[in-house]
Amino acid sequence: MPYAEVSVNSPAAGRGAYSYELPENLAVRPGQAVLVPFGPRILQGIAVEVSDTPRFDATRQLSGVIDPPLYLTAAQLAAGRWIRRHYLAPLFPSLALWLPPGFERSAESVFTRSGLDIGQIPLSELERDFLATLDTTIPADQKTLEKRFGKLAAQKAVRHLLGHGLIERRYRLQALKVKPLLERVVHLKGDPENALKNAANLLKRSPKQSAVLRLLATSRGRLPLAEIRREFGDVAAVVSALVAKDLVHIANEESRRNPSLPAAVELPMPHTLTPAQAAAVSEVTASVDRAGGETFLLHGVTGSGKTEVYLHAAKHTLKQGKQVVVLVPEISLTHQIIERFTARFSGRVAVLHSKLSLGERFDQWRGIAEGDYDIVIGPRSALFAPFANPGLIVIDEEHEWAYKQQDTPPLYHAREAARRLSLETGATLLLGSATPDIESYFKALRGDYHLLELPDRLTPHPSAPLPPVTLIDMRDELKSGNLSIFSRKLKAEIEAALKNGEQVILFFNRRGGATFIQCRDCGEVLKCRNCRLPLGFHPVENRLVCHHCNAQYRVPAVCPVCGRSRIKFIGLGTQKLEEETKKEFPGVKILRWDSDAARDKDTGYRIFDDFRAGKADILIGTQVVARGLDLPRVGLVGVINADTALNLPDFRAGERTFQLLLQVAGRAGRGEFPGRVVVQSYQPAHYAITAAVAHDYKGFYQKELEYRRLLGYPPFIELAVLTVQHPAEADGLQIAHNLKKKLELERDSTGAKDIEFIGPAPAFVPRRRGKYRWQVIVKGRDIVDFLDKACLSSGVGVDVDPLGLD
DNA sequence: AGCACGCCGACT
DNA sequence: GTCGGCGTGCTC
Repeated sequence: MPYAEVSVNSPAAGRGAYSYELPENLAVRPGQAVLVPFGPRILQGIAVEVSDTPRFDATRQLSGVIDPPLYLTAAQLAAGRWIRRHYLAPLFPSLALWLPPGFERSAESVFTRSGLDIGQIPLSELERDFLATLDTTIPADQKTLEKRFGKLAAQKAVRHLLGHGLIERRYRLQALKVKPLLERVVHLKGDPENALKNAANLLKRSPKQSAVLRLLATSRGRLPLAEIRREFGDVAAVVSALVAKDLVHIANEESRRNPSLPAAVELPMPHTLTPAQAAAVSEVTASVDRAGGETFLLHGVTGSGKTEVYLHAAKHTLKQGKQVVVLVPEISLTHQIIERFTARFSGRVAVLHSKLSLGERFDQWRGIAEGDYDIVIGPRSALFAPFANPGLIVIDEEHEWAYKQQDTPPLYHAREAARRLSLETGATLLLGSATPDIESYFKALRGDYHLLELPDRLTPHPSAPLPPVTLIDMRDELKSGNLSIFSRKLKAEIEAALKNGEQVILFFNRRGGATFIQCRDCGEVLKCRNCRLPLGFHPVENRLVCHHCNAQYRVPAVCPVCGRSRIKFIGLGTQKLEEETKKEFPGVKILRWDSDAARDKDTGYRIFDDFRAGKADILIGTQVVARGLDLPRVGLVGVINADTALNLPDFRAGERTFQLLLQVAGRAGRGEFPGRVVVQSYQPAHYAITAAVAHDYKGFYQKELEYRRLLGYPPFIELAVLTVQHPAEADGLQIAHNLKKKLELERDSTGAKDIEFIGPAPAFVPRRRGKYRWQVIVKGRDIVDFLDKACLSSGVGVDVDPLGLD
């Protein structure tokens, strides 16, 4: 008798699958969406395997298959199982990445009144009321009852009444969240010539009916009612008259909700490729033809025309009858790249991201599954578009942190998930960046990836070099009495640029906020003596804490390096910067774009479009302005605070700073004006800053790799962060200690001696939703294997390959 | 996530 | 003595 191993949609199902017996005559394929009993409920599941022997002896019977039928492909199943294992995540959410939007439905409780008489059972007034609202046959759902009686009161009443057998509980799946959109479509009866004849006859007495008939005749006999209404206003009576005359009929048909895509723009440059671009394209297209799941790292300086390589590679892939996935780091950047893709591949581009309504996402997904589109563009979740035969996966700005899923398991990195998917499907993976992730470049040099280089910048003046960068030592400014946010050089440059009619970007590095402490005289940032990572400030206890090892320090009155007392908590916001800028440059139009504004996609577009249209002279922004924006009128870029990100308690701080500086510098001089960049810093000697100023990626890479090697960080070692949460601070710490001890014992008994545990220390966000959070860092080789076998208790959060150690 | 089972303080 | 609080354990 056949059995299915099923991944069940329940938080309780955990990391494994459950065995179910297949009912007779029911065929189930691996990857198929099914329904299974789980405890008292019937839940959704995915059959991951079908075999003749169950993994568990006491099996229940599978309830049925989900209708309409839905299948994950073998490649999706395999990649999903890889995600489960590598990120130590529950199985169902790892597979559910590929399910259509709105598919997942949990079970809800419904209640009916039993036949039992109240008799002598003591009931409160509320409970009698509650009982009176229940029917003996029509079930009432818990949500509605909770809304009516209050959540706690309803739950209490349910317990009590159930206990006395006065009510019965059953479970059912939640209502469908999204359905295909139906629209009313008017169809002509008979052929168009006949309709035109009828229209002529009706012209005198019923001109409106005549017009509608004529419109239908010229629209291949079929038009949605909404479109007729758009043309003629309210035509309900007219159409029903035509129905009465049996000239037309109305049918409900499935339609699609179409998200409004940005209009296609003309490409600013001719489609001819530079030799470097052409070489990259030919290597990638050859790999698409081989379909061997190869990975390319396209290292191209900002403005070197990486997108053009993507477009040519995509064109080739489509010609082979395969599909293309293009990932961008965040939604605000989909806009610009969609413009360019729709210009080349009109009507074939789908977009998938969370800012679309559920209905729109559902219809885009269906359109992709049914083959209406063959390119999808979106943030990391777009990787899971239901393409039957993907040939190319592009990840633009592959170094961006947004590709790592935070908060909800599986905590996957889209780059690594894409790598897996490409190996399973044979699709070529193309990673593009001006500042590749250290680990990606390391893999490329090692030969895991093919390295492609675009060393030259494309601008209207082809020989234009990368913008020259001036580095300002802000300690000198302080010494000479300039306490302003702007150095004298930056102020002068801004004035000159404005006078010249150029636009200016002022980049402000927000990350870090007021969480570190710096001496205003020598620039020293206070660090942990053990870990050399910057200390965080805990205002409640007025102490400095290392988030890495939990060492605590008093706040010093004088700088430990220079002995002077101008120690400051660094904190400056974009609003403050905007005020200061207004003060320094009165009458100049300023726009501010920070992550608050970027959260709302429309505001982001508007600020960007307004600035591109020249409605302001200065754009002040955080990380978002550093991203791949094309702003041809920008000559000058000023970096207000280059080093704040260096002071985060994070081993990737240097990489992050370097990437940001190069990216933001790349915004200068993309069009009519030669670019210049002014970088202000308190730590101008740091290699991340000196390398960025020299546009020297390889120099930075070598220094950073050396640092990682010395301190034992990726790519030389694997990392994971375990998080324990508890309402009581001390209890949480105790649990984390016990966890560490248990893992150390396990390590010693299994001989996995290359693994060490650091902490517990408070998490970077030490308290969330009323719970204290403690972290244990796991460092070493084959840690996934080790942690997989260690079977951590379900309350422990695991983040494999964390972005940073905060 | 729920829900069951199971052991200790405010009430009849 | 009981009702009911929420601390562990289970779901093929």
